[in-house]
Amino acid sequence: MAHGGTPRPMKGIRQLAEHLDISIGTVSRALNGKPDVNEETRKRVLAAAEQLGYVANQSGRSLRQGTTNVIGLMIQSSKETVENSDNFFLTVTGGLQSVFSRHNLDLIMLPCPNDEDPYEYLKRMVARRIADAMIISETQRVDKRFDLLAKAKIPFAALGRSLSGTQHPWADLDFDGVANCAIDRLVAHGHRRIAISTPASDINLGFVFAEGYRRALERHGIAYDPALVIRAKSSEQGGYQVADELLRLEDRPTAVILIYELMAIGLYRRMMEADIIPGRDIAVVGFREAPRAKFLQPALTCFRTSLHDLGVELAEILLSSMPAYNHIYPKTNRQTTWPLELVPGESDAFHLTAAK
Amino acid sequence: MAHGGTPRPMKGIRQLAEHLDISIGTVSRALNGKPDVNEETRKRVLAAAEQLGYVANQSGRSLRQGTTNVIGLMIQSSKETVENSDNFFLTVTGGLQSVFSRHNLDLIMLPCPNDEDPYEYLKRMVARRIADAMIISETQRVDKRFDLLAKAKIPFAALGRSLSGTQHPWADLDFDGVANCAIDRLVAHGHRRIAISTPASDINLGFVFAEGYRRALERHGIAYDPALVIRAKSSEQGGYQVADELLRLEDRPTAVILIYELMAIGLYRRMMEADIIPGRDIAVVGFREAPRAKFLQPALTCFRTSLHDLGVELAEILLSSMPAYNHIYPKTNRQTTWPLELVPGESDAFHLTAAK
DNA sequence: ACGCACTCCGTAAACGTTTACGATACTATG
DNA sequence: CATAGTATCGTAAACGTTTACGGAGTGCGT
Repeated sequence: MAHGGTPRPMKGIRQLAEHLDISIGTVSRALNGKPDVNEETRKRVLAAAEQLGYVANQSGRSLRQGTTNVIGLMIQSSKETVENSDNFFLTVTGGLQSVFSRHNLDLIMLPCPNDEDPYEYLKRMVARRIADAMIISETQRVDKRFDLLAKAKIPFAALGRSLSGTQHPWADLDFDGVANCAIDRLVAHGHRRIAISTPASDINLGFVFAEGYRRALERHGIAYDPALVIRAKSSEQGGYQVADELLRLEDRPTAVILIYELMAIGLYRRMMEADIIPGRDIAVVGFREAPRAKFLQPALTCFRTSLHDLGVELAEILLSSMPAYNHIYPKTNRQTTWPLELVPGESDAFHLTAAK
Repeated sequence: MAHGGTPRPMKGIRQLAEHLDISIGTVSRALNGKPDVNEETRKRVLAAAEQLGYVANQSGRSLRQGTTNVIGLMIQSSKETVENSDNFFLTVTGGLQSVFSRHNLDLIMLPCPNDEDPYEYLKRMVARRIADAMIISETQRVDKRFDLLAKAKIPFAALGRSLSGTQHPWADLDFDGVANCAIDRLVAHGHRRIAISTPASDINLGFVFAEGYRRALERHGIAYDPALVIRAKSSEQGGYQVADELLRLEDRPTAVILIYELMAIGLYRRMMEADIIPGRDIAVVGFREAPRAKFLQPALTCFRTSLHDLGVELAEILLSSMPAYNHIYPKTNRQTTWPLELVPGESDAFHLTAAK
């Protein structure tokens, strides 16, 4: 006899079962949508669970069925990332969740501490079986994490492409496309000496961008000059530094492509200091459109994309590589480059007439 | 006899035990630093665990001892947050982790999906017992989450103070101090009509800031004018809107204090459009120093603080309210306002001579 | 009346760990 | 030598679920 007590916090499935005068097995089956349970009792169970606020204990569940219903997103909160990502991760996360939530999967973010090796951190998380699948980001040129996850047989996908030989799912921004588009545009405006920036750290996207740049130049029959590839931190300060190095060159480039939107701020400042005006004396093309670079005068030419949709794509790619969800997202191609769209500004809107 | 096989992934403590010819109880005790185990065998166990890469399964462990060794940080990735937080959370997270890691606690971030009610989301996470303790942020004026966590007897702390009657641990920026300092400074420069911005959403910090503003005015014997408290979104666009509204006022203020650094960008732009120059025609004081507002000309007067250290403080406050760690961090005061330091710029560096 | 298929539900065994308890061997003490 | 105490370890019972298995009841055809 239920005494209609106030809805106190549930202790476990056992209590819920005896509240209903049903065996715990039936309760479990009812909650999990198993077929062999009367539709009538299922309703009763669901109602009681709702009323008493019962939710299955995650530890018990995952211990039994070996699955956590959790997807982990590992992020490195290195100083550089924190200062420059411009909420990159939070935006992508929104897209990821919109897919995962459809399957009752919860996304958790796993921030690797600054003072811990990302590999060791991931190893710990994997061994603890804290998540069913992983998304990793900021992949390095040689990244042991791929092997780690593969050996542990944990499905994973990377935010950012792989350059090592290992074949695995990823989604990444189309650096190639950006480099091509930017260079096409600059060349059409008469530029021949075009510099680019590339990150100081050993991160994949730097190589990809530089490679796209090299090939685009080749396509236009322009010689590749290593002096024009400038390594700098991906920050406002880095942009300042890039400008500084450009000004030091004896044979100055007439255009520069930045790999981080933020850099434009510092670059503008340094250029202004030297009385060189972007869009008049030098052409500047930024990478990703960002709210914080919108104020720049003259307006920065850059590229726009939906990071939310990139997240959606990445989530689907990941699920398609998980046996339990493969039939829902039967992707054949699990490696995607995500397009960006040119947003023309004024920072490169001038034609080169004579040399120099 | 161990055959010196390759270190394959461990199946469980059982395998590790029979590898060592020891009972699983002893292995567990050895790994967990229990006293009643021979120092010699402990070394053997630790060595074998290291070599075979054994890490205790989290589900089994938490099921048994009812603890997860995980601290959850709930964040709402609402559009507004994403665009404006300027990596606020990632920075605070660094501070949090530096404390937690000392106690083998892992921090995970729980991003509440946009389309889910934060209360329901937290309820789910709590019921699943995914973490031992919680940190919540963006607390509302009336926030049911406090009661939820209290009833569930889950230790928690808030990033951002509480305004409801409930007594609970929090750490927050010193909005009062900022309002006081800003107004003192402005009044010293001769200003009497001073406007402030406050968030459009029902978030606590808005009320705190407005209240500090009101009291500071009172202290200087300046009448409070509700028309000078302008609600706007905490973004660049919001700043533009604030400027717009200020310009519309018949009796224009001579100074304005912004609650988000980003707003300064939009405000500057709108002011410039109206040929009103910050630092000459109107005094502008920003709130938190931010890399992305550094470029502003004239330089924005604002306030600096270490979000990392705020995270450290918050972590210690949380731990002090957890029975297991209380003896390590015996805090008496679990509600802290975190100081900010004035960074004088040019945006308010003029003295008012005559009225208007 | 009998067997069979089907629906629904209870029972109990897992999942991997920690830990209370008791057992054993050894040492010190009387 | 008997006894108590100590150090070390093995045993088994939990923790809260899910799920394979089997049993009870029902309906139906022969």
